[in-house]
Amino acid sequence: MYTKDSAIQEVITALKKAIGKGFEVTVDMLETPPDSKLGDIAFPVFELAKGKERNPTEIATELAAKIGPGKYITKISSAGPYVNFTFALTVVTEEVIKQVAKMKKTYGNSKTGEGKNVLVEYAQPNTHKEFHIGHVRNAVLGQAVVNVMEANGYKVIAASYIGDVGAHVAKALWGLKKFMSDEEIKDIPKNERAKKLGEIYTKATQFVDEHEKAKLEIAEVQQKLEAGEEPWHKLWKETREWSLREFKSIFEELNVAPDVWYFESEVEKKGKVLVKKMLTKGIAKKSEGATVVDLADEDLGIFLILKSDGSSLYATKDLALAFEKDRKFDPDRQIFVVDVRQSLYFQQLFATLRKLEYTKKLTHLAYDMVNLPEGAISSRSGNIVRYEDVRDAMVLKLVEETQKRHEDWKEKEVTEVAKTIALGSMIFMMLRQDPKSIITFDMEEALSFEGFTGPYLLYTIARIESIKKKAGMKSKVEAKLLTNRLEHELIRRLANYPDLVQDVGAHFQVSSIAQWAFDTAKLFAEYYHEIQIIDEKNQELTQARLALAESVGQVLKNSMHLLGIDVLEEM
RNA sequence: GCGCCCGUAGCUCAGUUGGAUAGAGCGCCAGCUUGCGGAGCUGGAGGCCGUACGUUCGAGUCGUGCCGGGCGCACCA
Repeated sequence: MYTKDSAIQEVITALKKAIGKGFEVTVDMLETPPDSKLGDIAFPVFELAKGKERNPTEIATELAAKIGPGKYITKISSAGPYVNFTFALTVVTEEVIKQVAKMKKTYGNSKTGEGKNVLVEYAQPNTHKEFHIGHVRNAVLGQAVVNVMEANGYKVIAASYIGDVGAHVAKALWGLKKFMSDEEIKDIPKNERAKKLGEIYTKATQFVDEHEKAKLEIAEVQQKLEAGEEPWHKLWKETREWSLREFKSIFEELNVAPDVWYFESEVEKKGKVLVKKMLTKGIAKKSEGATVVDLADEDLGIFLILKSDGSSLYATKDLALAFEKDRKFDPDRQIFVVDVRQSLYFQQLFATLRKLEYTKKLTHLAYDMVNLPEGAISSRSGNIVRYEDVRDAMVLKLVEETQKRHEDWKEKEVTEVAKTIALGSMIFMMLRQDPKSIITFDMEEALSFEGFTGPYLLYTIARIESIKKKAGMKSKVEAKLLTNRLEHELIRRLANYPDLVQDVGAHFQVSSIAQWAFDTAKLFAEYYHEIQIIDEKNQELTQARLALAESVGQVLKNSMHLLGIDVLEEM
């Protein structure tokens, strides 16, 4: 049990005793006071005062007087309508630091999800299109959700789902043949192939807008592709690999690690079979030549599941895929990390799955878009910022910065560190904001590494590592010596961390981990400037402070790990 | 037209699920390095929390109207 939980138990027991029968004190009635000067756990008495015709402030005063100190709580006081409990600092400090030291990477983990099996679908880019910063948000958010759920004891299947067929593929391939000769295609440098596909896609889209006829040609290509006709099939197979190879290396960089890869091309046929079955069962019907599911009775309108020309849609494949996943992994719950614009679509999909007697829990984890200052990202119009361009710009700037700081480092070392910082910076940028809010991506801001950024966190962690090295001695928990105000604050934050992990595991507001980490790092920076950790004249004190610094470093690392950010010993 | 989301400091965003004096980053101004890493720290200026009612002990948070913005609503993905 975590120290905070023990303290809470103590508080609840004491409150129960003081209040007597007729009122049930529960864990969620307790809060954290806004300022640690007030205390570490607060009990607002409003609820309790409701039945009685008495002033809440009086009741709080009375309660505070009735309760005496315990093992974890030393001071009980009232402030207005609140009863505040202050940690017995020595006990709590010692226990927290020891627990962090013992649990290390697992500090913060819980068993809430034990025995439960969850499948998270995320990282669903389309082949033949650019991988842009919007995709980064999706992949990185999904991975963070996976990480947090695993930390909470769930068995998680992380599933990527790649859009490797459909109209966009036909368009890209048509464009490739239209705008380039076979020779030119062959001569595209290996590392530019994926990029070229994206460019061609945009060019083709613009061409179609001006030439009606092209539309027909592309539709023809799509039908030939679905029928497996050459030379299109061969070209598809080859170019698909171009994109996939790129995705794999991007995922690896971003610490996005799916356990399974699904492809639209693999579920397309199954989807069409399922649609046929739905027609005979009467769940679906024909309408204007297309196949639809009528969800009007659920206020969800009409759900289109097959085009009138018999070719497939997202829905065709998603229906089949849900059952595929179920057959293979038997998850208790499926979570879909997809942008908010698909909300209605997912409601329709889930309602249809229920009609097909799929009974397990389905969740659409909606996040909002990444916009550019010029407006929405659009592969169609070419208004995009490619992931790799951002990364390269960041790395370039960070190489320069790192070189300045470490003139003795070898080039390889500099590049590697710069890259880690760049990726950490990008991931942090995508996760620091609430998933439900729009991110306006500003290149200039992305290239600033001060303040509420990934590098700030990495810097704090590296600094702690540096102190440890410099001290040249082992830490030793001596809680009695850690009585500084900031030490108390830091301990309090560490004690709260497990709660946070559990909360995010339930609600997926990943950004609060980033926020927690930043606030904690900031607090440590303040501490660092106010107090000399290494005190040459006082070894005991140094060891005690080192123990605290180590704990802070460890838990910061843990929080970064949940976000999928690699940390550095030096930077 | 119907539905969903948003409006908090000049800009970008938090705000403990209705609680204590509304916070942070950037930017701006003034400082800090012969002391563990200055990607840092300290201080300052900057707010009718879009607006009007309502719900109650208490509203940035909940409800309704209005204003302003974004997104979605059948063959795109």
